[in-house]
Amino acid sequence: MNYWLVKSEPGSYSWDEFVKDKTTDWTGVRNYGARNNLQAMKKGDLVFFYHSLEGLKIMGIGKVVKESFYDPTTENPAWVAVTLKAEKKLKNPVALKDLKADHRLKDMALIKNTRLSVQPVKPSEWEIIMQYAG
DNA sequence: GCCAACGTTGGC
DNA sequence: GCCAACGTTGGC
Repeated sequence: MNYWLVKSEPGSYSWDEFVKDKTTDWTGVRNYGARNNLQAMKKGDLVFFYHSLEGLKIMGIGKVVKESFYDPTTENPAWVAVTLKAEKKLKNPVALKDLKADHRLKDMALIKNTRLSVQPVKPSEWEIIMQYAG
C-alpha cells in the first residue's frame, strides 16, 4: 500500500464537503507530475487531504476506491482522475508550520515542491504525521 | 532543442 | 497583495 497527499483550496472544495459527499472524483488535475501520481494510486491507498491557501493543514484521510480513469471534465485523454472516499478525520489537524519545524519531514514535496498538488508520502513520513495527529 | 516569456500555485 | 518557484508555451 502506498501513501499520498492531495491539496485542495477549502474555498473550492473543503474537507467538510468531502465528508458530506462521502466519495468524490478527484478531477481537474492539469499537471503532468501530479497526473503521474494519480495514475500510480492503487485501490486501498491512503491519501492525506490538505487545505491550501486557507487553513494550511492536513485535515483528514481519504482512501482510493477507484483507480485512475479518464478525467471526464476534459476532452484531452492525457488527464486522469481517481475516486476518493472520506475515510477518517484527524483528531488534531496537522499544520504546515509543524511539518516544516520537523527536520525529518524536510524532504516532503509539500515543503520542497509547494506547487505539486498530488504527491507521494513515504511510510516513515506518514507515521510521523499520524503521531502529530494524535 | 533551447530558452525567454508568460501563467499559475501557494506561502507569507 | 506580493513574490518565489515552477510548469508550459511558442519563437527561433
